[in-house]
Amino acid sequence: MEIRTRYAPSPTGKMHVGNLRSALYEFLIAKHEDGTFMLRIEDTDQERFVEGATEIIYHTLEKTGLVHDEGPDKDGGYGPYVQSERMKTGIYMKYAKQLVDQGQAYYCFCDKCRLESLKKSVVDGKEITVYDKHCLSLSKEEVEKNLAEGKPFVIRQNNPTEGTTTFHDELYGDITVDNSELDDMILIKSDGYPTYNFANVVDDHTMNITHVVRGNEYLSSSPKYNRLYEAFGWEVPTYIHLPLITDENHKKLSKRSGHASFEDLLEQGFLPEAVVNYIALLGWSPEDNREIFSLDELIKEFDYHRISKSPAVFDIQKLRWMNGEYFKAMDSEKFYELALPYIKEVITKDIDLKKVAAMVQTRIETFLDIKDHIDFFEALPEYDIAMYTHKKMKTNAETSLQVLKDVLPLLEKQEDYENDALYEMLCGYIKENGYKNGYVMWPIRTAVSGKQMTPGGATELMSLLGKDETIVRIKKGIELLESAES
RNA sequence: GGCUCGUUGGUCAAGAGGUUAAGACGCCGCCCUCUCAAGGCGGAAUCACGAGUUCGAUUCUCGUACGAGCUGCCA
Repeated sequence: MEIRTRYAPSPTGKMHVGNLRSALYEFLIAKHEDGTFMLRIEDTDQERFVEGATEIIYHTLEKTGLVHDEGPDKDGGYGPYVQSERMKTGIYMKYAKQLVDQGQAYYCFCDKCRLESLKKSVVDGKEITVYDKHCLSLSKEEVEKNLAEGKPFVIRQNNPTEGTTTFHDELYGDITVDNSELDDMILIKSDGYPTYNFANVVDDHTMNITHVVRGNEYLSSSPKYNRLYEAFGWEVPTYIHLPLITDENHKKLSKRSGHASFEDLLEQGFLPEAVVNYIALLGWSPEDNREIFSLDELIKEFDYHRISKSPAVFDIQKLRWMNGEYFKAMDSEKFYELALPYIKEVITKDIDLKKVAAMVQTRIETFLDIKDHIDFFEALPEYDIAMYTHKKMKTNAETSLQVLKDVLPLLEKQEDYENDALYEMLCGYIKENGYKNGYVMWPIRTAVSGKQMTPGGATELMSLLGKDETIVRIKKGIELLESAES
């Protein structure tokens, strides 16, 4: 049988990594078996609807490659299914009324006032947590009369109060609850829209969803959904509930945490592929020890039975590492292309940006790291001459001054400023004097960059900076050291 | 509070009765080195607790603790 899954977000804002992971797993479960993946926008809550949220979802899925393969025609492709659109066909009301006719659901005219006071009331020392079926006892005539009068109503599920209900989850196994715990949840709201609880079941069935994959938060309400399937006589789908993703404090990710949404991560300089790869491993692991997976490789390897049950902490540190791995593995041409905007933000000078990109490629974890590595190319920063002192290199202000003075005429004489030529020339000087490499290179690199660390060695930097700028900076270094001496 | 679920190093995790309890991130050290990275090598660090079952429990059962989710005319 073909596997059919769906990603069913509500358009209420940005897409969190938790949402994205649900989409990813739903996609992978279907694609692993060559199945069908769908997108269904659950916009039945008119109040929470956020303008543009559907577009965000759409673009996020596009960027991550989680493309759905069924839906209403749109621009020569498939649009998403949208519940508010489906509602116009009267589908949800039709099915709700069917349940009313079967006695599995009923009209309820209770106002919010009564519901609230009900919640506060205490029976036998226990708080009431489920609706008291007050309107179930209404006669058919009373219901008709209320409806004719245009009284606002909802339709509620009619759950039994005795016995138990069991449902099966592929990961969590059988879960049984007392029916007395089952609230007569609302199926149709007073504004005519279905609730998630109802629309979800109706849509999953009518769209022939075989595997209902969703967050763990639905685990405890799933028995109620099962009763709905049974009331309709529909086949219950395979359930796969996913463990939560939390922040470092083991709390559910919140929009305020800043790095939680996919868009934020892109802004923080992460690559979509790396994010997808990382979150795939948040709650799932392959049989071997592999960690780097393309989407296609994930499709091939993904076995949902290996999804874990316990929540996972979103570790930005490991994401950073993984992102860096993607940079390192990336074709240098492609990296150059992607990094260019970030480089140009810092460097306006006419220097070989391709080489700058190459220097930085193995040294960064996110695009945002680029800036700190290369800012000195643009302008020599103010620096402290204490930087000339390096224990291991056996350098200090005095030795540095001498080296810089020695080396200045050599650099002025030097015509070829290619890296290799510079290195060869300096090695000659080093050898002649019996110095260690670092003894000479450290002061030069310091003078030329004004930084403690740089994305390349002294000669590489000089080669990029060019002769003129190099001379200027070396002279500046000598000047600084001399003025400190006196 | 009630219900449901979960618990292997700081984090992601493998292991499903007998293992020196993998691997990765991070951390620390060493090597390499014209700095920093990268790369190589090594190190510290884990089965929440208590009973049971068993010749033997990280692995099975039950409790406890802790954590999380649900308890909306939100999804």
